[in-house]
Amino acid sequence: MTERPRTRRPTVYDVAQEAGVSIASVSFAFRRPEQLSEATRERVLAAARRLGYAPSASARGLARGRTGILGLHAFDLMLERAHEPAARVRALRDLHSPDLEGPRIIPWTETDDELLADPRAFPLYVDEVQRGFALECWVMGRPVMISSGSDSDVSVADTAGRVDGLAIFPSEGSAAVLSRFSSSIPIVLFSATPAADGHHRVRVDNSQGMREIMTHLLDEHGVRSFAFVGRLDSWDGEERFAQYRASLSQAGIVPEDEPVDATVRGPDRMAEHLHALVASGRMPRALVCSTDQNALAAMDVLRDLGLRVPEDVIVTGFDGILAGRLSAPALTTVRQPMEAMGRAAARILAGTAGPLPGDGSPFDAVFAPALVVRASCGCG
Amino acid sequence: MTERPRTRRPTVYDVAQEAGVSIASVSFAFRRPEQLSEATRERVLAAARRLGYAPSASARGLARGRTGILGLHAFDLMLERAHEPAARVRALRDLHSPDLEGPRIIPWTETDDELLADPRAFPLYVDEVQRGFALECWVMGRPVMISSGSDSDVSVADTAGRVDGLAIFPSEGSAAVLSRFSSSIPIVLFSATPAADGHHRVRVDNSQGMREIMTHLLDEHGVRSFAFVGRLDSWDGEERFAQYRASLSQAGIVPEDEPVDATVRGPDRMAEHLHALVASGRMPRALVCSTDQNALAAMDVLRDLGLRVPEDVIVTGFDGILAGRLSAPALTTVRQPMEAMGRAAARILAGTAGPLPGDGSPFDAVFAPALVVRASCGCG
DNA sequence: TGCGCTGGCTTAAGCGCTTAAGTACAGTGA
DNA sequence: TCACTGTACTTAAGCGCTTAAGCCAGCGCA
Repeated sequence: MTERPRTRRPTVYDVAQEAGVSIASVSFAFRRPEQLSEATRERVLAAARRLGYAPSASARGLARGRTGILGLHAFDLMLERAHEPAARVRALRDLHSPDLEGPRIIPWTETDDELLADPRAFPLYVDEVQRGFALECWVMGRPVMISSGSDSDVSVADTAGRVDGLAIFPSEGSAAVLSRFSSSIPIVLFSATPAADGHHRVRVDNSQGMREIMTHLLDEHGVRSFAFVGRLDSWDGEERFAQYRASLSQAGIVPEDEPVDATVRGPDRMAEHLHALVASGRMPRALVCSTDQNALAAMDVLRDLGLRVPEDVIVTGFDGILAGRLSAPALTTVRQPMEAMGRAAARILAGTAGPLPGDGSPFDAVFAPALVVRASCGCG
Repeated sequence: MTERPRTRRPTVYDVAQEAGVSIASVSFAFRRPEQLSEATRERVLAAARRLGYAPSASARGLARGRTGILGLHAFDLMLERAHEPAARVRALRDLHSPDLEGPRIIPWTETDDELLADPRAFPLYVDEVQRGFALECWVMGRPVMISSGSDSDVSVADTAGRVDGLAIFPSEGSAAVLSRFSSSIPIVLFSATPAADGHHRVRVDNSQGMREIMTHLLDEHGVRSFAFVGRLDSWDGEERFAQYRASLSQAGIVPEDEPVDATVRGPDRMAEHLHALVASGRMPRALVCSTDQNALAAMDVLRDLGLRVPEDVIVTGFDGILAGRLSAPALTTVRQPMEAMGRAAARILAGTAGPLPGDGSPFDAVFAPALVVRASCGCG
């Protein structure tokens, strides 16, 4: 805590005394102005201003039973981007106070340089969805709480206890933890296995997206050899891989059973795998990646291998993050309407998303994505 | 509110009854595990899990006197970007519930297209600072509240009542409103007139940044005719303009007294002004803009006027937002270490920013910016 | 046997609001 | 004149936690 002496926060009691009224009148001055005579109201508000009174949201929340806040929780997603590049990890660990003292100017650092050089860390998928969520909440005049943590009971419960509604980027198996809370507050999952767990869902039509990519590669580019890069640790990943295989089968091509493993943390299996493909002379014509981040990483590996994109290998992504526009070559991908999805989640939580589906089941909002053709497939 | 029947949130009382202990033991099970025998603790936690108990943050905050949340408030900054392009305004107004019902797929919209086409709306300066703030809070394990509203007493007080510390992008004159609250919670301003108002400050060295730009234009490019584009409605704008004039004077050039007015909302004075300059044959060799957003807007106007950047007119920005990398030509600018600034603000609020400056005055963290030379000045 | 001590639990008093119910009083109609 | 109404305000009972203080075995020790 800052050492500067802080006076106790003024309360309704202080304001009431200052204005010579009861605490109820103070409350009414803010919440039910029409119940007071103008004179009294003004007297109270003036007293409040004089004292620097800020109503305690905790007390209000307790009394009313609702906090008014909508929450967006990411399961340690920050971690994922903090994990690379290395300098950022250093910066995160290195949290002993930097010199903020005195009039000295804080110098530009190596970390700042990396952020400038590598916009790949921001904004990611989560950030754009989050922006939509915040934007909608702003329109509705509601504050937003952003939190991030593990998917342990405690972490989720803590967040759940702070908000009137919670939108979540689920991790594996978090739906189970969450279902405990969905009876007391509404919960929106951004993508997750379909299940009757009472949660609302906001997701993208993975099949349509992948189908469009595959059709483009098969029909426009006549590609006949493929590999899928990604992880099957999420429902999105599974759906995309499933449609990838379906499209191949339909084209009379026998798809592989396992994707090239693209782990974000830990050992770089993707690089190993791609090296192996080159070594054995079985590098396919196109790498269809499960996400843009995977695709960008794959392009890095290909560059290291001396392979050109798209001349030697075509690469496609999924999501449509900004970094895909900045890469060389720019990434052919499928874009999700991330902002719209974030906004939909906020509306569902606020209860302004229209009537529930007739049968009383939760919302299941599926958004159509759009194919974005750029240079990494050989177009443009 | 969602119509689905919701059961009352379970409380300590419910858990206590379920576990056969007192409510104090329930509290201890979460907050002071070492005070209970392992058997009791487990019994309580199991009961809590069974009931889906999430401790009420309101009650906790009320009892402890602190919410644990750090806040970031932007004075209707969302508005600024929501104001253009036009379709986005439409989308915002048009908030009657879209069809989220049934299994229908929500189609891709024109608005989604615009967001894809124009990354100029995101991420802006605020977003990158916000990201730093959120990142640091995540590291410290603290939730973040993002709010946005007017700078009226009520709006600010409402936000102030929800958090233990508040970082703010100040609007004109908001420091006055804020100073009422700085005696009860710490407040950080991102840039503002220097004043002894008790607020902490996190800002960039505008003079150094502008000096580097001017030196580059004067010495490397031999530019001798200039105009400044921007508004003087913020301390940042004033400092930048002041250094611009100082650099010109030092080079023996007489600077103009008033900048080209670059209003974001309202009538497009900048376009008018630039048109006038062309009409009168007095378009200078370089337009030095107060922000990247101004610079990008200026480049649009120049394009409409049939002028090429940088061949006919050199344009420079300030801030270093991502959109400046994506413009054609890419923007020469000065980059602020936005993420670092956001993180510093969070640390100051959390009290982990080291000891206060010796004399007990608030922090005044001034960050060094970095010149980023790209194509819009004729380099590269 | 009586004593103090300690670990493990409970009791109970707030924290600062909201709001249903109650009071006081001026005005109204019969 | 008095009951009646409506307006303007106050009283007081929570809301669900935290935590200081209290209680009560059960223990070691003289």
